[in-house]
Amino acid sequence: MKKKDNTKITKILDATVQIILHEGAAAVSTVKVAKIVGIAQSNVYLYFKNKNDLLLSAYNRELEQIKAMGRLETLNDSNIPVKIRIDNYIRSVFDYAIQHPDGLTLIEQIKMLNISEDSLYENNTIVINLLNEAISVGYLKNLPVNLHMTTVFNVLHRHALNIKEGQYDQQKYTYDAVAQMVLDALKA
Amino acid sequence: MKKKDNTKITKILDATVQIILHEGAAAVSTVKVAKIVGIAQSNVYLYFKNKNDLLLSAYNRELEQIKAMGRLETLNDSNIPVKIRIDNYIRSVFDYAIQHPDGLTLIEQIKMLNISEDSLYENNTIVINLLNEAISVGYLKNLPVNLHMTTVFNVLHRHALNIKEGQYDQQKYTYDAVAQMVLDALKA
Amino acid sequence: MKKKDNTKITKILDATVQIILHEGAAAVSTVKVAKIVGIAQSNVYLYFKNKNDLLLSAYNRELEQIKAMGRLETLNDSNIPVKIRIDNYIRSVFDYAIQHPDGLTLIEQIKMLNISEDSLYENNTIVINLLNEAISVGYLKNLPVNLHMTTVFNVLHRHALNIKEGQYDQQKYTYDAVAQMVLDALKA
Amino acid sequence: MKKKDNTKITKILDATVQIILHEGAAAVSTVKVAKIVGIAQSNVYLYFKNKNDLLLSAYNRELEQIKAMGRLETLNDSNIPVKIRIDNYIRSVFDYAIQHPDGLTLIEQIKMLNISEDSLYENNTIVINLLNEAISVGYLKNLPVNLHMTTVFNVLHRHALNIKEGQYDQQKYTYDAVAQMVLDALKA
DNA sequence: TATGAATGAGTGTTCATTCAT
DNA sequence: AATGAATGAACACTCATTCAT
Repeated sequence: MKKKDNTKITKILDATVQIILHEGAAAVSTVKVAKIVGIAQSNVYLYFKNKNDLLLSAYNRELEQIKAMGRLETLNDSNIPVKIRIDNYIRSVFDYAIQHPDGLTLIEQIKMLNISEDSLYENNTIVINLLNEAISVGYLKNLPVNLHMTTVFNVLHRHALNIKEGQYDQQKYTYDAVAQMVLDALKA
Repeated sequence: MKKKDNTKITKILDATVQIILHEGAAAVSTVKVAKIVGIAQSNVYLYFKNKNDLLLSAYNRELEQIKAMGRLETLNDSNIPVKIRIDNYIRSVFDYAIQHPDGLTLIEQIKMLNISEDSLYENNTIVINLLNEAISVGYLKNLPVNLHMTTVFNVLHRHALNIKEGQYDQQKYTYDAVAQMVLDALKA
Repeated sequence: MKKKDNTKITKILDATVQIILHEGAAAVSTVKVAKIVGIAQSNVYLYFKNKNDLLLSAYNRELEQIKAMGRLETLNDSNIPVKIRIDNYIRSVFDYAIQHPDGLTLIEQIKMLNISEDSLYENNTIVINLLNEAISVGYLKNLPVNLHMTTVFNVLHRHALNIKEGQYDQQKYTYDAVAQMVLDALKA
Repeated sequence: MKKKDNTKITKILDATVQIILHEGAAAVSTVKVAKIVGIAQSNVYLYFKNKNDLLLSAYNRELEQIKAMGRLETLNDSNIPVKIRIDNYIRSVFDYAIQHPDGLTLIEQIKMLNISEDSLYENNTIVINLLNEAISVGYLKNLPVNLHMTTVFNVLHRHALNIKEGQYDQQKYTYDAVAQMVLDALKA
């Protein structure tokens, strides 16, 4: 699948992301992608075996970046108190959201496509483990973990988009204020 | 464009919704819709001026139903204490989510299409007024209201989907438990 | 499938046949067909649900014509002596081959496409019954009936093509001479 | 264009044949061939100047093998009685058909493509000479030789396919029985 | 000898939209 | 009000062929 020319792959994925962010994931077409990159349409198929592969690659690339940024190793490190690790988790999603609000939009958009691909729904085991642990020690509410995750993801994503869209300045609301909203939702 | 035959309109919108829920909003086509309803493709254009109109109508119909259910009049009724009205708001979204989880999915899907149509983003003034009032009296956190709304919408939607997907039984988590999560997020 | 406008259907099938005869069945494309007929390419799909359907329709139309010409009813009529019926069978294939040599070419070409469609291989029960009967009464060789059928089909088809290609005049070889070759092969 | 590496050429032709037999001659593509052989697509062009050349080579290779097996020298050897030589001809086609039923299918498939290449229709002079000689001495029917050839080819091919497809065991019909059918057709 | 990159043309198919009836 | 016919544009995908390395 993945051939040598990584710059070309990068350019194609960038173009794909650009379309998703501007027109929605449904609007992605190999024609448009190729036009943006400046290559022949058929060229896309040198690097991705089909459109699904293209979209999934964009999705996975983004996910890798998110994981890389949130230092996941620490999240399951039992030497660190659970409270701290929950803080770290929220903090890293917050940081990523602020720096790459589009990244989260991208994830949302591609998930919405109803692509039948397991990799899309691979659970993020590390985060799930952390949340379950925090629930079992009574730190977080005993509710399905995806409610917790949904809260974290959507509140922080929405906040980051507000800033990006110029609705208010980043300084207007401190990290603590926003994080507190999330924490209050999660804590028992 | 919209003529009289409301049953036909209803059938067409139902078919549209059905496709959105099963295949995603991007998969809607007049061909498919007409096939489901059992009419000629061109017939769709008797009732909707184009595909956008069709999607927006499905969107708006769903929104009307949501509004009808949450007795909105009471939400801005200053004779009722703010706390109670916030409770009512959460309760009515909860009830709607449980009874029509697909309704919220629909809203999400159509918004995701990036249709450039103001009506999609018309603010729900009544809810916004309520939230602002609650913030100003210090009952809710002083944060952008769309953070509050996002929390309510996504947590309750996710909970309703969990039940619909059979992840757990509706009885497993009480209304109070779930509503508390939302309230904790919102309250100052 | 089959809509009203039969003349259009006929024209499309004619164009399809024309391509098959001139360039081979593999060369059929909806673009070419549409161009010959003088319609938009997408128009083809108004009358045939896909390319397979188009090819099968051409095949079946030809088969119907063949069956119509060979008065099949008589072939299993036990009031008529087997010898006569075998003669009739050969005669009718001969006549058809001479009048429509392309018809048999068409059948051959489409069968060669490896289309996975049962209807292509539906056995011609009437002919098979006749041959089996003739074998059982000892008139024909006790060999697999498809050997008999292959002989009839190919010898007469080849003869008709020779004439069509101008290799010799139709008068040069009498019906009896050619039919005798076939009969000698079949007879016990 | 044809360079030295005969094993590579052999592998490419084998792959081509494999595709023809499984999917029909129309389905051959350099992409598929290269994938089967495990080489780069462009590599095919090192050994064959284009796709036509590839198909013709597969065709001619098969033809060579057929000729090699039927010891053709003897067929025009006037020291041997015509009857014997006709028997030998039929016998060798029979043997080849049984051992390589696919070989004959291959020939048929490629001819069906309507490739405009003289070599496809090069007459097999030796066989033609034999048949003409047999006709002139009154041993065979005075009919166009391609009727005789068609009979031999198609009857024996069909018989071999029947066996290959498991319709009956090779023992069920003796060589004599089948050869007799052919001979009866040919003999005056 | 071998390959990866590249591309333009082509394929089947679907679709939104229009129009005459 | 309803429909069938029509079409041009789009789309995902495949292919034969070329070329620089």
